[in-house]
Amino acid sequence: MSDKQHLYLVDGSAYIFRAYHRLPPLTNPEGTPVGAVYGYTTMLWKLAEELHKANGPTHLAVILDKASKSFRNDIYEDYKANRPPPPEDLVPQFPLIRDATRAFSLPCIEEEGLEADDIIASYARAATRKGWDVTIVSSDKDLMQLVGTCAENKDDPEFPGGGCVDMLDTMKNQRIGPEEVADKFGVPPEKVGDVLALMGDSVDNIPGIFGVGPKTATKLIQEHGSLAAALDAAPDMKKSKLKERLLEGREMAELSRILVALKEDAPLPMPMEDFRLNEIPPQPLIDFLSTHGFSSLLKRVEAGTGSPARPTELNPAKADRDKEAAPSSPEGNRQPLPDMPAVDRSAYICVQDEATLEDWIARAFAAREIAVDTETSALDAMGADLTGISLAIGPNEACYIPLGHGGSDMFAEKPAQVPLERAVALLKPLLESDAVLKVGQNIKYDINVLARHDIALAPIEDTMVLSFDLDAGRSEQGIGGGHGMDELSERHLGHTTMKFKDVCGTGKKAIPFGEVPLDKATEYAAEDADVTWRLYQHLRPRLAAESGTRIYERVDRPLIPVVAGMEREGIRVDRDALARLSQEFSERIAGLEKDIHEIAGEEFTIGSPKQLGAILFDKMGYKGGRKGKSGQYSTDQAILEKLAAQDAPIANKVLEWRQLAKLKSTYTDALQAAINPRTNRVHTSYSLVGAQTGRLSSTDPNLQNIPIRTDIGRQIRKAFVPEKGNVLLAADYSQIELRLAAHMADVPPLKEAFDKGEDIHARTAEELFGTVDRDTRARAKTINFAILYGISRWGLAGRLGVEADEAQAMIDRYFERFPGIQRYIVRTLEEVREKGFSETLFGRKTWFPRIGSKNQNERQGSERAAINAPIQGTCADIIKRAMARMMPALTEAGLGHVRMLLQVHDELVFELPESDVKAASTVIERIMGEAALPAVSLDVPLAVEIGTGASWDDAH
DNA sequence: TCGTTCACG
DNA sequence: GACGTACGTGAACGAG
Repeated sequence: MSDKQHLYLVDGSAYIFRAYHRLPPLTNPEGTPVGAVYGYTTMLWKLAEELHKANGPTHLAVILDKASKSFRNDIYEDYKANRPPPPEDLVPQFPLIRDATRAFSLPCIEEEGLEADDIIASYARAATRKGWDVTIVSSDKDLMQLVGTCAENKDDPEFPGGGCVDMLDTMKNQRIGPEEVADKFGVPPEKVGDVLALMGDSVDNIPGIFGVGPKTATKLIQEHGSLAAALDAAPDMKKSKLKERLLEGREMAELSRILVALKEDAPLPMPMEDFRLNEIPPQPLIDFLSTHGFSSLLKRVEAGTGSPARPTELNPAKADRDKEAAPSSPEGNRQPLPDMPAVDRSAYICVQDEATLEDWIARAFAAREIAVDTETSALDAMGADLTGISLAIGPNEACYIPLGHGGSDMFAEKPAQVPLERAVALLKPLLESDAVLKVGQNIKYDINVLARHDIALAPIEDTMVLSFDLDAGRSEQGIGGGHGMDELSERHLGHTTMKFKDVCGTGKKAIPFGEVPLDKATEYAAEDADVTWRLYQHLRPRLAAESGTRIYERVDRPLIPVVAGMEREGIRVDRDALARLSQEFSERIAGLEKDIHEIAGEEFTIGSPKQLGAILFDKMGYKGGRKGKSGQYSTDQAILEKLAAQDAPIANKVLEWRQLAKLKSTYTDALQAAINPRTNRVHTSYSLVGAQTGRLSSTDPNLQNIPIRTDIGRQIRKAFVPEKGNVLLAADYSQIELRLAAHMADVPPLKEAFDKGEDIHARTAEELFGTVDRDTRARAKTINFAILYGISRWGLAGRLGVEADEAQAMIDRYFERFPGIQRYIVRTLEEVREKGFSETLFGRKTWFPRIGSKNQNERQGSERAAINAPIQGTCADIIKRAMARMMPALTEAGLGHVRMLLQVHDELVFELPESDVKAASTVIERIMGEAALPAVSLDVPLAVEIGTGASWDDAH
């Protein structure tokens, strides 16, 4: 063996992320998640075993990221700003990485202000300069810049041979040398930095050049030789998108080049000679492995099969820094509102006695406008218990009233609190007083919590709904659709709120809010009320200024208590019927599975599109082609149906298997689990801000997608039943979106057909094709829907199974027969481009910030959505208006006991005594049919179809 | 977490 | 120059 030294540099931080996603979520005997640590440990093990082997390590060190900020943030403050926080069950594993490294008696290097990549680069350079070889254990593309022979040393007699750098991906067990890098990037390693600078990196938030991806970046560097040359050549390129982008993005690319460059001259925290890898002392390793229950590795140590050992001293000073606090999130630096002091959590009061509570109630009455927030033991308003209430009456004037704190530890003393009953009795007049406005963030939740204590919270305002009515579509999608309090606070107040998880923890270690110490609970809860109060002051004036008053006051705000009531009602489901279905589906699934495996000739996971694709197209040789950027075969319904038509018996079996598996997991199993034990009914939760168009959405469980289109699926609908003596009544708007399109786009022939109660698709077929038969009617129906969704010739062609030319001809014909439709589309798009938003007949706005995007896909997607939004949104407005008026109208007719249970976009479901069906139907039909009036007078009638029965299915 | 698939309007 | 192509949702699952 030669004397050549070989330094292994392990990129520990990057490794653990990959290990986390690759390995199952193991926990150690104490319940701490250790899956990623296990992966890391086995990797070190493997590397240690390589000692003494040819090309194995003589020296080894683990390099870790110290903190999230580095010198790159000084150059570009948004560097890594897009990084999502690490998963919660990974966080506790970070310190364990150091424990594991120490258990192997290996050095662990980390340095403030430097990323692991920079430390690795600096060691690699220093080592190659001495003629050592270096292997970087990582698969990070940034590090690929370092791969290769260190040319500068090659001819230097002092360092015979020069040092080589390669990389090792231990997960794929793959060496990455210059050729592999060239394969991946199309350029040699020393030019990888130029390519990276052009393409950017969304995860690290390296800007790169917009619209330039890996392919284009590679091509540019190949052609011009370097980033600088490519940028210099831009002015002489022929006119193209790319040229514009290069000219526009020059600065960003140059900045990116600096960001992706690795720092190769950082001071080395420890001489690399100290990284010498020796036999590993067994005891620390044994201790570590047994603590975490890694028994198979433990056995191998004890059997003496693994013991390289001790390098130099560890770095004991670093151990103390393990528990470094997470870096605080970047403070939003927007101005606070004028005349409002900054949020000061120390000003909040914890109310623990009656006298103080009475004082706050008196002040709240005087304030006339207060924010209210309830804290509960869990997230589900129907199942959770009240833990406390906070009130805010002005900026920093907020209190928290604990009502259910302590109690889980029976030996600990409960904190002093006003007894729940007493507090509720004192607060009720305030919370129900017409003279005091109660503002909440998602106040529907608080309404439902308080309703269980016989408090009818009113009158109300909701900052979440306000934000939605002003800004729907403006922000990125996310939890709360961009209307969550933390986001709103950041955006409008420039204030970073305390996060629930910082107070209660997350995952297994999470504690209920009632176990949070009162000082901390007060800071958190009172801040929520304070921030809500401030947001209201900020958002409410915008309503009038931005013409949002109409939709908020006339449609959305009145709906809040109505939807809250529907959620509290819930709907009964027949548990036994669902259990029988689950059983039946299980058996049929098992049978199909057997058949499918038999036909395939092997066992595989049918639910894995990847495996299924491999079986169908690789093994069995059916034609079907690749699809999607993942390079995976598509196996969706349309493809399988094509295969079935090609006489592939396996396809039908898979289709049936899919259907049954879906129905079982999503419906028959899940719905049984969703039955509330207190009420014995299923209570969905509606989101008022869930869909950008103004529709509601339904979650936990979603009751807006219960099957209806197939017989087997309808079995599930049969399990939705009334209480004994009652029936379910379903009232549907018939063809409401087409009716609205006919009105809004002014299409006389369609309006006339609706007026006369004709079959609208038949009428369309008549207009388009001159004849009506099954085929032309079906085509006309498809086209009608295509219009509502923003048509494209390719989309229509795909649906109709014709060529794009033919589809285009039909579209042309449609526009010719119904010129109003084309005018509507043009007008709508012009308006959206000009103003940035679309509007419904009732003034609901939906913003389309990407309508002017340079990205064709993005832009056209926005255009289609913008064509659809006014129609879908107007439909949502209309049924919302009907819902808000429904119970008062029924009550006036002496039918106050009729219960409105569900909304499914164009349908309302009620439960009522059979004897009231006739009277109630009259009221329901009238309220729904007249819902647009008096604000809007439609040119088409709104037809309502009503059915009743002993189940939701029977009601259709 | 992401992509795929599929349930609904 | 290729790609993916109808609008709006939510849930489950496999894979990395």
